[in-house]
Amino acid sequence: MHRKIVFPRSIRYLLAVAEHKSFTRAADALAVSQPTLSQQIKQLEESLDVQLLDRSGRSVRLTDAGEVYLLHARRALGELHAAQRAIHDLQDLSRGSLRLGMTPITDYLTAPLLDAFNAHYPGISVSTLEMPQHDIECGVAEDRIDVGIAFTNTLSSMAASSKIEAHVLFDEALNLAVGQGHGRAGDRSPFSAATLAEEPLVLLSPDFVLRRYVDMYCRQHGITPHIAMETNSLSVIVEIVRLGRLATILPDTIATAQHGIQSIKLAPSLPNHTITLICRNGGYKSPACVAFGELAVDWCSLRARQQTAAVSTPSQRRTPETALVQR
Amino acid sequence: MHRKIVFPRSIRYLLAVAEHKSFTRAADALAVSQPTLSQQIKQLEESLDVQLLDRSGRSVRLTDAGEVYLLHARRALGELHAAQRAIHDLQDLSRGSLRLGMTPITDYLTAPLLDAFNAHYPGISVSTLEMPQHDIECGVAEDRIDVGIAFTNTLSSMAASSKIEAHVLFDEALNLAVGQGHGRAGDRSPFSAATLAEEPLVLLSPDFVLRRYVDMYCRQHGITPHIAMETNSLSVIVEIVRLGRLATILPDTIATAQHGIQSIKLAPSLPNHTITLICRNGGYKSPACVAFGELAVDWCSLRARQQTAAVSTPSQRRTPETALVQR
DNA sequence: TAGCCCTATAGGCGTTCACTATGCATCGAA
DNA sequence: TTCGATGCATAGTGAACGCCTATAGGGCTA
Repeated sequence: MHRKIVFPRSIRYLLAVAEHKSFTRAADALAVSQPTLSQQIKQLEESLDVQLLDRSGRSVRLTDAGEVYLLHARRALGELHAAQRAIHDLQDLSRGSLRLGMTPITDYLTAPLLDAFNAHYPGISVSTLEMPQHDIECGVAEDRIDVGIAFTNTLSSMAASSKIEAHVLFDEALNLAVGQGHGRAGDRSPFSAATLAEEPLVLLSPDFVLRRYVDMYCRQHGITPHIAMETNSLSVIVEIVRLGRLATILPDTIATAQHGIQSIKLAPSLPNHTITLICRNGGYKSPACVAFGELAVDWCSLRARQQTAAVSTPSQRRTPETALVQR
Repeated sequence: MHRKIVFPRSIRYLLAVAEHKSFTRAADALAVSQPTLSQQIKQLEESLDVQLLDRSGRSVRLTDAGEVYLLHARRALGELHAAQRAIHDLQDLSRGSLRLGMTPITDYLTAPLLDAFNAHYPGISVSTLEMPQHDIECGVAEDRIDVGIAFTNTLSSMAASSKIEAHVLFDEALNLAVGQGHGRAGDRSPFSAATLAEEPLVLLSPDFVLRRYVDMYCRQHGITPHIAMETNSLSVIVEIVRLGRLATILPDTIATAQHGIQSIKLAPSLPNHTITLICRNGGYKSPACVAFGELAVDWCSLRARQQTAAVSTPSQRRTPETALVQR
């Protein structure tokens, strides 16, 4: 492999001759023969149709044209050096960018992951875009986004075409979430489907996947939920629930992460849903993208270990999960 | 001769591929085969140890590294283009510089020449340095100055060594100069050497060549000049003479160019002295230097014509003989 | 003027570049 | 799924270029 930067030989030689003010010494420094320099520089002069060096005197010196040419040549060389450094930075993950697509709910779940990523690679600018799952898949396939985080592992038809690949990060229980002032607060026993039907709920709009999960659950168990309120904003739901009058169904992690909200298991439980990482299959992955994938895996395994540890003492909170990953 | 700019093939190829988003089309545009591009770009990628192009999809696209590399590469290429333009400007004499050395008296004589040069080539910055003749010769030989204008054609020993060459621009009569209020003002008849001895004079200091001419003249004719004042400033002499009490000996051109001063011939006359252009022999001459030499010749021949036309008495002038320096 | 230092030129050799032919993967259509 | 079309990668050969040694020529110094 060349350690040398890609740059015209003739100009490099000219630089050396100008520096040493001598063909012979420059040839020594460059570890080439002196005639080689004469030849190369002559060619450069011919291609520019101008005399760059004045060889008449005792020592070689630059002509006016040589002076001005070298000024620019040095800058050009500097640019290519800068290019190499920039690339190196990119490889080092000390710079770069990551375009991340996620469904509207997953951002609550992966905010700690994003935070950890930024803490590790502060030079990489992350831009997150909320979009439906289908857009995520298309965006990844067409390289409009580098990586996506979606709410389900049931990929659309496009996924089959092996253009994208999906990795399950973790899966998540869907529980009833109530505020501390709610009548069910403090219930230890699981919530039955029948009881759920009587409970006034605040739910996401029907176009959200999570809502569709809930609807499917109710249909399967022959109940009609009492929907007191619908919204397309997760934060509205969280605040309403926190006030204590209405309940909702939320991923366990979101519910327990919020102050003043507690999570109550359902029986029978809703099917777990998965948080999935989506990226291109086979194509080029930027270093930042690779790093994000690796960090995500590490973060999830750490998260799993913490969760197992916490379950043994079932009453309380989970520790904040900032998985640290070494490069 | 190459019309193409000197720049690495591999980078040029990369630019083309990035532009056309296709190896095949880029190869067409570059008039090379497609495998050549594959090969060259692969080598570039290997030398940078990074993937620059993502060939996985339908169309070739740049990776992050390729994007950032191309940004710098374009700038580098732009610099080399700028270099070529700058050199072209230099050849065009729309830019450049000229270092001119002259003895303290010749500046009076060549000021119109300098003015004409600047009028023709306003982009060339001229720096004039006053220095003794010896320094001019050394300066030209050692390339500290591009061209010198001296007061005499008797070159020092250094001139013999063929490192410098001298061209006579014109020669100049040395006459008595008096103010209009001077007792001799209006004299038509030549001034004899004997009369000169009685005349109170203001002269240059003995270290000036002009002064040495005068001293030699006096010695040759056995007279002792009445030196009322000595100075090393030509402008002081001019002003003193203008006041009318003292006379001096000046090149005819200087005397007649000054308002309130008239020139009176001497009989026998002082030997004419020559205004000489000095430049390097054999070595590189900058375009600006060559242009100055050519303009000097033109200017002198024009000057000669004007002078011949002005002076009806044909005894006076001789033609300017200046061999022109070939490139 | 003789000798030394430095650059230019000549001719042979090896690497690199570019070409043709072919292989392999992807994409679109039957 | 299969087939043809498209597009990049690979192999192998010929030409061009870069680099070498040897030598010539020119300027500077003793």
